Amino acid sequence: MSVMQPAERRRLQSRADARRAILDATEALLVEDGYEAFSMRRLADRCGYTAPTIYHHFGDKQHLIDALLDERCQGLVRTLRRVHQSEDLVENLRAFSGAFVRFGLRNPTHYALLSQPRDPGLPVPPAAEEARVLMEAPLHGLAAAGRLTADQEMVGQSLWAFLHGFILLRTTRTDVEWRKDGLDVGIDAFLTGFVREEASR
Amino acid sequence: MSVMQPAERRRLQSRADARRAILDATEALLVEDGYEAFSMRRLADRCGYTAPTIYHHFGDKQHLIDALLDERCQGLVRTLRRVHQSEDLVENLRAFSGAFVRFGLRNPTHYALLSQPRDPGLPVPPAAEEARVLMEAPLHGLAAAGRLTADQEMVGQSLWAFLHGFILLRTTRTDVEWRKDGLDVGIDAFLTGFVREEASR
DNA sequence: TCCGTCTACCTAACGCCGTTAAAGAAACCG
DNA sequence: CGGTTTCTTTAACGGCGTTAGGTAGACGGA
Repeated sequence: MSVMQPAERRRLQSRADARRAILDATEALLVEDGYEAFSMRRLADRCGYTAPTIYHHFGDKQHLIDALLDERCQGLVRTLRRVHQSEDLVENLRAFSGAFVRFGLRNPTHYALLSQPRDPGLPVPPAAEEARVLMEAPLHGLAAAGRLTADQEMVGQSLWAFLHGFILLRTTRTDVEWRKDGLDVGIDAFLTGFVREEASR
Repeated sequence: MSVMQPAERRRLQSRADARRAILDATEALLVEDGYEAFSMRRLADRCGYTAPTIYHHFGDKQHLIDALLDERCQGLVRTLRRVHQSEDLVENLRAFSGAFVRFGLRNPTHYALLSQPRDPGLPVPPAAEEARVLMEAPLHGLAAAGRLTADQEMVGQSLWAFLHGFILLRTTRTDVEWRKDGLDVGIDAFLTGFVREEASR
C-alpha cells in the first residue's frame, strides 16, 4: 500500500467536505420540514451546490438518504454501546428498549424513512443492522440462561414488533393522547409473558 | 323531504357510476403496482376518464385515496362484526386481533397508506376509526370484570402498538424470515402480562 | 318549445419533481 | 507543457399533482 500524496489527500479532503456540507443540509431540511417537503432542488439551494453536483457525489436520492440514515444509526449504535450493561439481563433489555424508543421518538423523520419498504436490491443501512444485532444481546443471554418462555427468535420478533409499533404510532398518530408511561408498562407486561425469574431446565 | 325525480335519480346514478369506475381502477392499480407507482395520470389512462374529471369527482389525490381506504375499512368492520363474540372475552380479543392482523397482511398497501402521517386537518377515514372502537369492546369487558393488570387505555395502546408493529414489520421487512406462529405466541405473552384469570377486586 | 343554468368532461397549461447529457473549469500526473 | 481525471455547471427530458378555461349536453321553468 503506497503512501498517500499531499495532492491526493487534498483531493479526498475536498471531496469529503462537499459530502459533509450536502449531508448537513439534508439533515437540516429533513428536521425542519420533514421528508415530504424535501427535494433535490431545495437541497441544492440550501447547500450551495447545484443538483447535478449532488448526484455526482451520492448517485441518487435514495443513496443520499441512506448515507444520512447510516450516520444517524451510528449514533444509535454508540448510544446502545454506552448503555450500562449490568449483570441484570432484564434491566439490560429494558435499558436497550428505552434507548431504541427514545431514538425513534427524537428522530421521527429518520425512523419513518428507515421503516419504509426498500427496493429489494439495496441493503439496509449497515449501522441500522448493527443496532438490531446489538439489541439481541440481552435476549441471547436470557435464552442461554433458560429464562425465556419461547425461543429467542420468537421473543425478539415480538419485542421488535412492539417497539416498532410503539414508535410509529406515537410519531404518526399525533391526534391520540398517548400515555407517558406506556413503554415501561408495555415492557413489563412483555417481560411477564416472555421471561421467568430463574432458569427452568 | 321531497320525492326524488327520475331525472335527478339518473343523474346521481351516473355520478355514482363514475365514482365507482374510478375507485375500482384505483384499487386495481394499487394492488397491482403499489402506491409508489400510482399516479393520477396512470389512473386516468386506466379508468377511461381524464385526470381533471377525477379531480371533479374526488377533489384531489388524498381524498380519492381516503375514499378507497374508507371502503376497505368498511370491509374490516364487517369482518369484525362477524367474528364470533363468545362469552370468553379473552378468546374474543384473540379473534379480533387475528382478524385485524389478517386484514393488514392481506392489504399491505392499504394498511401502509392508513399508517402514514396525515395532514392534521383531514380526519382518519371514518370506517378506520370505527374499527378501532370495535376492537376495544373486549378490553372494555375485561376491564369491567376487573381482569386487567393496567387500565383499559394503557392495555389498549400497548396491544395496538404490538399489532401495528407486527403488521408493518412483516409487510415492509420482507428480507426477514418471520415466524408463522408469531401472532399467537405474541398475543399469549401479551395476555399473560395484562390479563389475569379472575377478577381481583 | 325555447332559454338560462348546471353538470360532466375535455384540452392545455403551470410549476414542481428526479434525473441525465454535455460541456467548461480546475487540478493532477507524466 | 499535454493528457487525463475530477468537480461543477447549464440546459433539458419526461413525469408528477393540480388548475384554468371551454364545450357539449341534460335539466327545469317560461
